[in-house]
Amino acid sequence: MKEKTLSELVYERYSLYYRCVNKMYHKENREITDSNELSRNLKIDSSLIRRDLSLIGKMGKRGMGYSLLSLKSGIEEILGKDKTWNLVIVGLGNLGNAILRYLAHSSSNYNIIKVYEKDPRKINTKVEGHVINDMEHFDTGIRYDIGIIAVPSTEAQGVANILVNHGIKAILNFAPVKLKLPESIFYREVDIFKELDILSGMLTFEMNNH
Amino acid sequence: MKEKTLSELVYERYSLYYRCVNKMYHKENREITDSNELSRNLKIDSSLIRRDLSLIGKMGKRGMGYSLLSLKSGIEEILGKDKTWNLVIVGLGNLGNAILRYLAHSSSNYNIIKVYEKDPRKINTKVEGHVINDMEHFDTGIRYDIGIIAVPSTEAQGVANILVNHGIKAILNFAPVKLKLPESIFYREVDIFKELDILSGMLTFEMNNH
DNA sequence: GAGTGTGAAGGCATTCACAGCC
DNA sequence: GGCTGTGAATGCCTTCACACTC
Repeated sequence: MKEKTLSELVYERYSLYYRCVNKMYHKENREITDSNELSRNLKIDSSLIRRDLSLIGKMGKRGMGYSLLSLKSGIEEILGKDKTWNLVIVGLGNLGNAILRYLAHSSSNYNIIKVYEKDPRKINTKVEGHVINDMEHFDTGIRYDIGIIAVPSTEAQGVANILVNHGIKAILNFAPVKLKLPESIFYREVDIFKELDILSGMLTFEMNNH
Repeated sequence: MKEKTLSELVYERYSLYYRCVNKMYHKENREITDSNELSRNLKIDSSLIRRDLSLIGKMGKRGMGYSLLSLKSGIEEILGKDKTWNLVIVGLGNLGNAILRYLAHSSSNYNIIKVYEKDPRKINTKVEGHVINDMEHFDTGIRYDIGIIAVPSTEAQGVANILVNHGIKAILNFAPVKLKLPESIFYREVDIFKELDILSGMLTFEMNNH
């Protein structure tokens, strides 16, 4: 039963395929697509799309294309979209607040279970129907799947340690620091200043070379 | 004068090096580091670090390591941190608000020049000292370097078109859609649901394989 | 001796190109 | 005829390993 593990790049594309397929199926009420149409929409080479989709199983029909319905359920299965995932958000500054509101307003298979904060002025208030809990009293009785870290950089590692000690399996980190985590934790980070630096680096290069 | 263009991955690492070097130099008042120390801090292979840094020029001294000061100024130059970049933020929902506040509170070489929104209730109010302008009256007289798109998916392409028509050079997109842009525009995207999908995909795989 | 700089090797992701099937 | 599925080829990024310098 040991399948070969897929790279993060592949999962990233599945997420894009899923959105696109859903739109075609639900919003446009269509039945069929093909790798070229997906390629045009997502700007991903069509043979890469075929390769990705073939990893799920023989999804397509030669000469015909792909059934949107079976694509949808195939990708749902591989991304775990047929399950509900428990989220915990730590940190309710600007970014944490935005993330909480953004997630709360979107329907998805991600469920915000608990929200934690350190600032006593915020504790026990409510945001979008979620009580803000005291980080000092971390609730151990709950299975959290994914922890979202939105605290200042200086506190991010401490929060990560607490999450790891309470059995978190994956972390999405918005603080601009590299966290030290056990190998077994799945990890992604979102870093706005890093993104701006990449863009300004490329702009700088272009300016220097006309 | 045509140098070889660097990949986004390299710029991404420069951004990380820069942060790390700055911390050592300013917070820890140190003079010297080496590729092994950087490697331990950033979990990047030391030979990759040496390769990256050698692209800037002969930065290190064999047997000695790197001068933090010259690293700092070398990376500043390549990332354009010796310049100020003009930002325009479009969309002041939850995410746009958070981004604006986050950037406004951090000192950096990124300058928020204008903020735009469509909602008449928000126009002409102020957030963090920035007047919110009407998207219908886009100010043409300003040179914007980087446009930040934080509007709902359905409007993102329209906003992108306006930015492109007004000569934007780079776009950082927070809306979960693939934008169609001219090749010449530098582009990065931040997509929270995509990140969650990647994590839940990996968690799903692990669950299925113990 | 210690740590950089870099050709060469290795590994991984993407694209090519076409046989195979509807 | 049209589009999938996939070996083979390509290209890019990272790591190895060591000559070179301080």
